[in-house]
Amino acid sequence: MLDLADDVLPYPVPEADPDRRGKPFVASVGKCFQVLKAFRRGQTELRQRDLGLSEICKLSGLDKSAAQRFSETLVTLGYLEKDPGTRRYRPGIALIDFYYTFMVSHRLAQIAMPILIEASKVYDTTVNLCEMEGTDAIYTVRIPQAKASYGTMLAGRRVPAFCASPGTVMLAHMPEDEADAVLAASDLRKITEYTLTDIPALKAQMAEARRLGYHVSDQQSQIHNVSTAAPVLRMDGRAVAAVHIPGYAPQWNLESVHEKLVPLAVETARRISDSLTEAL
Amino acid sequence: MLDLADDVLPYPVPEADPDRRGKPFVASVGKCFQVLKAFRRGQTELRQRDLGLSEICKLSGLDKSAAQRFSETLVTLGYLEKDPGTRRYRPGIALIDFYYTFMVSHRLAQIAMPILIEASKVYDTTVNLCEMEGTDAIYTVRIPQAKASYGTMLAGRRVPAFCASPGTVMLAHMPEDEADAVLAASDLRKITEYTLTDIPALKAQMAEARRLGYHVSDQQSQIHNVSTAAPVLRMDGRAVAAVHIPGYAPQWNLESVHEKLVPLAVETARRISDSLTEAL
DNA sequence: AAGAAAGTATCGCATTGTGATACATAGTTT
DNA sequence: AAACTATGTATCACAATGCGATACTTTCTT
Repeated sequence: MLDLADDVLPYPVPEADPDRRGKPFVASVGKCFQVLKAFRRGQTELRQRDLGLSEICKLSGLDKSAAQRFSETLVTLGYLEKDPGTRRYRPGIALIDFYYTFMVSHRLAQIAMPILIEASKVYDTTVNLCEMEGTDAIYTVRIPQAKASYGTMLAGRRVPAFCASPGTVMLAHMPEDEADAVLAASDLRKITEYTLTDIPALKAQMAEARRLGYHVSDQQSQIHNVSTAAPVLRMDGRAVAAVHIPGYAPQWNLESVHEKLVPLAVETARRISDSLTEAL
Repeated sequence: MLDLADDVLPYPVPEADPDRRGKPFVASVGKCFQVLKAFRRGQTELRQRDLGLSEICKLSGLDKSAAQRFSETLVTLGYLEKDPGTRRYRPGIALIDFYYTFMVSHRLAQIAMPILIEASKVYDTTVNLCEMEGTDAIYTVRIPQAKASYGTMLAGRRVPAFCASPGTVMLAHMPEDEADAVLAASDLRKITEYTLTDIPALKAQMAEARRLGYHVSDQQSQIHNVSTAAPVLRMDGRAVAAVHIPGYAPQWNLESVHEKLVPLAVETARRISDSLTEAL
């Protein structure tokens, strides 16, 4: 079994961030979200949906009493379910509510959605919209295709910005100091053998992406996967998102991606950028 | 301005549910979710994304101090954002994480997704998967089409089970006492002029749905909208979900829906049911 | 400029969450 | 089947922590 007890990130306390020093903070709330986050870690690190109490302890960094209290609280509220037989907890369907709450008021997604759907039909490919959060690119809108894998269809997936094309392209169209800060805060670890991990090389890549207005990543975050991204720009030139079109082998290769998917991604991103400024 | 102060539902406390009486419960956690829920109410009732502190008070039922404490806590944790100019709060992108956490481990969605995508291509229609939660049907998977409205594309939307075809068909394939309990707990209010609201009529409709294996609702939850639903069944015959295909006017009418969308919905639901039992 | 409304900060009190401990149950090994 | 271990549940005295009335500040309205 993996050793999980160690590197549990505590929840962000106001003291950590100079901007938020002195702001009121309810520790219990932070802890309850540690429990919810434990389930995400559970998926990726233990490959299991249902977690027992002691697993929640390890993954959340809470002691047994606290884990119990918060888990039961979340069950009462409907955000966790508890299997009466196994006494294990799992994510509850009510968690979807928050997705809706966020998305229904998200103008960018609203504008982008029909444009992305149309784009997906051109070559019958998956088309995604990504946005930055911290050091990650988060997929917020995904138009799936039947042959793709399930994980590829889900919104909410996070990928480190430095090693995937949507991240590169967003970092490239961002004030340089901010981009540097993201790189500095990133955990620069090789995901595949082709992942770039040194800052100068990454910055060169970003400069290239800025010059071209798109970026094609060749197996940097997923092996045998060539993916394209183009930035969605605000009027001031800052990227607010990226259109991402993955080209899976063997159907797509570097050449065919450049010929077909790159123009599609660039054009789609441009259309979204235009609608965005019009909608202002 | 609307009067919101009154009917704020308090969070579910353990005392309310006999099953959960005596379970540990952290009130602060309940309150923080009241704040998040306030934003969903804000969308529907005030039609605005950003909420000021006093609006959060009214919508959440918390006093000013509490609203401030929890709102600021949620900002620190990243689940709310605060506009420095307007001092108003809005849902934060990190809320998407919980959607991912739930969906990535949701076997039903994983199985259903490719089947739903294929179905959506037959007549180029939206195809949805619904599941029950309390008295609502929640859309968990939606395959969107470009011409549909944005709200129609988002997972997480809730519709009262009694007045929409996915709900009818799920209630119909459920132990009768459970279905009765749902109806009893439902707020039987007319959504459109065609909404059925008396229990005997609803139960007759459910019996009919059980007999046919599908249900077509004619303008009961949305005017000029004829929608079809068919149940996804577990081996024991209980509905775990419903496939829902809306047919929007003027493209679709009662006749064409019966001729084309009904067989598609039934077949799609059957395929999912089959895959579900195989995957066991 | 005055007034109202919304947002922010303060602080003493006691409610509420805390976590060590003990108990119960499930799963495993001898 | 008994003994053991791991895991989950219940208890409870303490005080830390969240509470919310109040006062202050800022912004918007009249």
